[in-house]
Order: sequence, then structure tokens, then C-alpha cells
Amino acid sequence: MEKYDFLFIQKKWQKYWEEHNFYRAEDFSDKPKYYILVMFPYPSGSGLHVGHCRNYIPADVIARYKRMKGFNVLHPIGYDAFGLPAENYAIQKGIPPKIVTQNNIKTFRRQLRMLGLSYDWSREINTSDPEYYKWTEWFFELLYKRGLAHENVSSEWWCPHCKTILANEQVIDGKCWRCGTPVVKKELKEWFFKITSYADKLLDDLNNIDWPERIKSMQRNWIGKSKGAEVNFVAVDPSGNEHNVPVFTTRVDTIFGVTFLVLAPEHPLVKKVTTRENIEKVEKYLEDAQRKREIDRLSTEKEKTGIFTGSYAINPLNGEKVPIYIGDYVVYSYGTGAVMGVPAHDLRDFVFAKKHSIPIKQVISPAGKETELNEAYTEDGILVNSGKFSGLKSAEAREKIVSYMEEKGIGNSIVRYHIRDWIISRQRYWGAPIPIVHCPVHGAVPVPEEDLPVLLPDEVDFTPRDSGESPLANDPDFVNTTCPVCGKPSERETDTQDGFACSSWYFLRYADPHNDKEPFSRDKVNYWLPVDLYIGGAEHAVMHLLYSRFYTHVLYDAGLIGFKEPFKKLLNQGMILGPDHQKMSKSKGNVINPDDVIKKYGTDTLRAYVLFIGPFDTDAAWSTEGINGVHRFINRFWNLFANLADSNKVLSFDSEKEISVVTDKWIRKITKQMESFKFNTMLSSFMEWLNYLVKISNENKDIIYTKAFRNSVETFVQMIAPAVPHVSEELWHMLGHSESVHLSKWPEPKGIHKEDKTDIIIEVNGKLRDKVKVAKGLSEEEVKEIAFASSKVEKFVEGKDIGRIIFVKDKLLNIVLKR
RNA sequence: GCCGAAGUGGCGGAACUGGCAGACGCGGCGGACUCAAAAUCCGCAGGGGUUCAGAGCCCCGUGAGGGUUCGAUUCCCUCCUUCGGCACCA
Repeated sequence: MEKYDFLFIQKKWQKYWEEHNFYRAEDFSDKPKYYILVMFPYPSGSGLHVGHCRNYIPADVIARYKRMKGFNVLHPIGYDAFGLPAENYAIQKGIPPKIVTQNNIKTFRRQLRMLGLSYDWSREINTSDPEYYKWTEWFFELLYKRGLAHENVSSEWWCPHCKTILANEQVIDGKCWRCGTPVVKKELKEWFFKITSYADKLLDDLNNIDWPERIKSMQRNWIGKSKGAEVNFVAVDPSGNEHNVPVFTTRVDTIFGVTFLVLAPEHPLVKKVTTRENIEKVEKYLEDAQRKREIDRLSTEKEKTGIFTGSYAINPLNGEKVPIYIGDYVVYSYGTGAVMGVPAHDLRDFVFAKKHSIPIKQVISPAGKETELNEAYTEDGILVNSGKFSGLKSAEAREKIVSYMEEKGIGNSIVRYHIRDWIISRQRYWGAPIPIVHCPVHGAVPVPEEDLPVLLPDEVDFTPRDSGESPLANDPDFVNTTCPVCGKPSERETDTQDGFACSSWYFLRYADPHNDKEPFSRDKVNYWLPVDLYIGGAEHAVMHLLYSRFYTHVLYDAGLIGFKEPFKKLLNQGMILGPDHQKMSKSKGNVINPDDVIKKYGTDTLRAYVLFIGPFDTDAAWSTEGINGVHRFINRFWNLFANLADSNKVLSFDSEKEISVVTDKWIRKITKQMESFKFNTMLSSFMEWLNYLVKISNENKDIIYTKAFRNSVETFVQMIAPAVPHVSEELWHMLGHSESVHLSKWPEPKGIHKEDKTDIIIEVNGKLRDKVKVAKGLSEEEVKEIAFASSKVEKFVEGKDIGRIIFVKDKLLNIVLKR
């Protein structure tokens, strides 16, 4: 018998598939389309790791399965090649990023091919290729033309290690998302994309996509919509001048309960309203607040400190005079930087009021009358002490009060968002240039479309700078140009685009990757998109996944595509942890390299193990013993099935029907598991199926020569082919087929009926007491008779009164005793 | 604090719509093969009790407590723990 030579087999079939152009996606075929996409890799120097496998292998299984089911499958791959690590590595080694990236891509390509992934390689893309980034630039201009890109001088987060400005989404816990260095504020001129004008659309359409709730809730959170009102309080400064102080509130129904006002320390009014006798204390407080912020911005200590300014403000609704405080629990960048204090109905205000002995005035009550308050009552209720609004319910009061304020010109309804515009400028070399020319006369002018792409110069010192200036600024050949409008000497924009700009549209390019006239043909994109299934890590929840949705919405509004949401269904794969249950990292020395695993066990074992390791969307630890078990499984079916290879003996036994029944059962079960992405239990099913086949062939050596057994084996091989494509292809041919198993049709159950017996569970008081094998379809009376004949049942029933009988046909009989 | 996910043997994890808890795999134990070991193959195995022993039989058991139900890992309530996210958001 032939030995299972996995390295030979995988090499042989990978070559065969490539030579015969398997897996090419056909534009506009008659078959139904299925677009399955994995988040494309960043080609780092360390190559592919097992984490990639957790995503790419299951995706490939689905792609192969869908092909067998008759779909026209698009399963593409490419490289998210612009970005800091390649550049940093390049700086370290003195090699241009372009070369570094090319080398890394070569490694990735080799490793991806080794995994036997069924990509359509003819559609491979690379975001750092001018043929690609030409269109990244083109989209920048599209956004610019649609009024969605603007330039602003502002103070934003800067990573001192990466030496670039970051978008808000890319600052995590006050640290750079890439390198973990604490960020600082830096004032620079930046380009912004107006994602804020899509906040509502991005929020609303979350309801129309099949994504994990976790990701949706993170996006909702990030967009952070809150409806409320802006109320104009009037502050009176020490010289008697009046100043307007708008405050933002979501609980305008509590407005009659305002007993103080708090300004953020940075609020410009602070200096104006502070009275002479308070000025010293206030200045000290501001200084302390400043220092505190720098020292521990992340402190969980939430003491409500504050200080009185000495001045008062008028509540425009009831004319009451309330003291103005300064407090650092008020954030200047959110809302108006000023808050009305309603201690009776807000937890923080309550604490603040207690601390500063400010009166607490109840205006909301659950029952509609004043009650004793020991803590803030933050629920909705019925208004009390609220003038003509008393007696209204909170929700109604909010509407009435807002209309009243609008009428009087003292306030209005307003919607606030947490999300801010997306800063696109990066002060780094290795990215897509921003296609803008700064003309002394015409200002920022987009580069004419026919002149795109603005090429990234090769010969340049790409070391990043602390100055906030891009390395490109030091290349006169790049910088100096003429204005596209007037021809006057002008300077190019030297910042490059955030790498996320490149990845915000790559899934569209796969539909038409070689188009040099436009980013994609509308027809092709409308044929292939939206993506039916997108698989990738959850870490991109509010970065890539939000930006891509934004681009897609913009393209829809621009009439370039016929759909608003890019990814119909999203799945997040779990992480693969080291054998020590820790995140894999070089420093911990617990990194598993796929190359080594393949050398030892072959690609099919790696694939099967990654599928078997645990539920697809949860983290799982790598186990050397675990992979051994899976390898053993593959060897076991190889050994059994290979027996049939050269034989054309055909025998016939009575037990054949049972084999067909079992085969049918597994077809149904495995298909279901495949459809619901339960790869771990799918592998278990194959193991059980094999255990059955082994068992019956141990009982009777000749059973393997029956038609039913051979059919079961062939069905097994076909169905496991998406998971372990090489060994199944080899066995399929050994079993006498000349066409690829991957071109065969996914097996359907033949509808062979199970034996007409079934196990019925007999319970007494809901406890299992006996199990009987009976003919199917027996009536309650018949089963009852059998049940009461059982000695096991009798023991529990004897001498007791029978209450009722629960009967589930062909399944269970429960005898309930009277108490 | 808020939002989300999850708690099942020694371990990873199964269980359809409320109906046999622990599939499958790992590790463990016993046996076969072998001079021996490895590999391979066959078998056992939730915990406890009863029993000389085995079969058998009984009790307990899905984070804790309560509820609904003939019957709950599954549904409801309260709580605890772990992980992930957001966080003075007014």
C-alpha cells in the first residue's frame, strides 16, 4: 500500500491546479456569484503567521465548498503594502521600502501558495503599486470635489515614535495603535475627510448588515450620537457685562432643576467671569488641572474637583441665578464645554453639589410628587417644580421645552456625535501621495486627472522628522511644480495618505483589477459586490471597517456603484494563542511558524487542525498534541481508503443498506455544519464517520468491497476536499476518477430511509429510567404498554398513582406520578 | 459605571426547536503487536456510592441562588467571575 507522502502530494496538486488555471473567477457568468473576501495581509518582514491561517484557511474552505455547490466564486488576495513597518525596516537596513515590500510580498506569496489556498491569483493587487495608488489618489480627488476633503490647521494626536499625526480611531488608550507609544498633541496643517457628514447614514445602515453584534455596537459607540438641546444661559461678568453660555444637555426636561453651571477649565469664558477675589484660587486650580491631565490622563480616580468663579448665570427658563463653577470633569472638546448642573438627576452633578454644598432641587419624580432624595434619580419620570411644564412626562416635556425655547430664541434641539473627521495626512514617505498642488494664487488645487498618479519619488531620504514635515518636503524635484490652473510656480502637498485610505476601496478593485481607465468598471463591481462574506480580525472595528463603509456610501452617492454597504456578512476569526495560552510573540518564544508545521505534517494537517482547534470565532491555544491527533486522523483514512485504490472487486452484503443510511446522515449533517461555519464540529463529524467505517471493516474485512462502502468512501473524500484539498485530490484519483475532486458536485443526500426502528426514552418524573428500541410511528397507547412492561420502570411506578403521561412521538414517554 | 461575549470532565470543546449532558479530539489507563521501545491497532474512562470483584443498581452533577415546566446546559429573574470594547459624552 502506498504510504501517505504529504509533501509530494501537495506539491504535485498545487502545480496541477495552477497549470490548469483552477479557481479563476469569471466575470458575468450564468452561475450565481459568491464573493468571499479575507482582510488582505500587511506583508511584514516576519512572513505569514498562524494567525493568518485562522482566517485564510476557513475562508478557503468556504470558497471551495461554494464552487462545488455551483457558485461562481470570487476569492481574491492582495497586499496592503503601504505603511510604517516596511518603512521602519527599510530605514534600519538602508534598503528602499519599495524593495523591502517586494521581498516581503514574495515571501507571502510563496507561503500563501503553500497553504493550498484557492485564490484567483490573476487578480492579485498591491496597494503600493502606482497602478493601484493612482486610483487611491483619484478617490481623494473625488472626495475633494464632493466637498468631503478639507484642510485645517489644528492640534491633533502625534506619535513621537512614528513621527506622524494619527486619526482619532488610531489612538488607543492614549497610545499609537501601531507602536504603543503615548501620543502627544501637535498643531499642524492637516487634510480631513468629512466622515462626520455620514455619521447618520453609517449609524442607520448598521441595521441592514449581518455583522457580529460586538462590532456593530463598537461602531455605534464610536459614532456616539446623542440627541439633546442647546440652552443659552446668560453669564454676568464682574463688570456687569452679559455673555452667552450655551450648554448641551440630553435631559432638557430637568432644566428647572439647575442649581449651578460648570465650565471646562479651557473654556474662554473662565477668564472673563472670574471675580477679582477668586482669581488666585482659580488660577491655581487651572494649573493643577493642567498638570493632572498630563500626569495621569487615564486615572480612574474620578473625584469631582471644582472651584467657584464668583459669578452667576441666569437660567433662561425660570430666570434663576445660579453660581458658575469651573470643573475638570467637564470636557472642553465635547458639547459646548459647559454643563448645566442638575444634582437631583445626574450622578456626577449630585456628587459635585454635595461636595460644594450646592442646593439640590428635585424636578423629576417617578410618582409626580416631591420625594426624599438620597441619591440622584436619573430615570425619566413626571416633572415637578417646573413651572408650566410640571405634570408632564419626561419625554413629552423634552419636546415641549425645546419648542418653547425655540420660540423664545433661548435654545434649540441639537444632535451631537462623538465621531470626528478622519485625519488623512501622514508625515511619512511610504504612502499614497495626496494629489494636491498649493498655488500662491489659487490655494489648494487638485492635480488634473490625466496627470495622476503623482508618483512617489524613488531617490529620496525617507527618514521621518520630528518637525511635522514629511520627508518628501526635502525633495525639490518632487515639491516644485506649477499650478494646474495658472501655471505659476507652486508646491506639491508633501504629506501622504493614511494607509487606511488604500484599504477603504481595495475590495472594489478585485472586481476589475487591471483597469487602467478607471478605478473599476461599474458593471463588474455591481456584478460582484457587495462582498457576500468578509472575514477578518475584530481589531479593525472602528478603523478599516468604518472607513470602508464611509467610502462605499460616498461612492454610492456619487453614482459610481449601486449599493451602500460593502460587506453583507462579516465574521471575526478568533486568535490562535501560543501553547501557553498567551498571545504569540517573539519575546515570549511561543510563536508557531506555519512553514515548520507544514514541513513536519503537511499542509492538509495544518489546515485540518486550524479548523478543528475550536469554534471559528473564539480564541484557541495551539497544542502540539492536538495537531498530532488530526494528523493521525488523516493517516487513518488514507490507510483505509487506499485499500480500495487498485481493487475492482465488488461484493454484496445485507448490511449495505445501513451503510447508505449512515452516509446520508453525514451528508446532511456536514452540509449543515459547513453552511453555519462550524468547522470544528464538521471535522468531528468526519472523525465519527471514519470511526464507523473502520469499525464495520474490522468486523468484516470484505465489507469494504461493497458498492455502499465504496460510495461512502467517495462521498467522504468529496466532502472533506474543501478542508484537506491535496490528500483528497490524491485519493479521488486513486479511487479511479480522472477529473479533479474540486470540480465535482457537492454530494446530496439520496433520501435513503433510516431503519424503521427508533429508540424511545422512558422517563419517570422526568428522569431517564429506560430506553427501548421500537418500531417507528407507535401510538402513545402502544408505547405505554411497552413502558409499563419494563422492570426498570416498574420499580419506580409500583404502588404509586399515575398522574399524567407526556408522549413525544418516536422520542420519549414521561410517566408523571401523583404526589 | 455603560455596552458586548462567555462560564460544561484533567484539558480543547459537543448537545437540533426545552427531551439520553460530556460527541469528537488531547492527555490518562488497560490490552495486542515487539526481545524492548516508539509508531500502529483494539478497549476503558464525569464525580460519588453499593459490591470480594465485575455486571447491575442508586445518588449527585453544565459558575451560584431562585423561578417557569411533566422535563432546563437550553427560557425568565437576581448575583458572582472572566474576557473584549467604551468611558467624567452632560
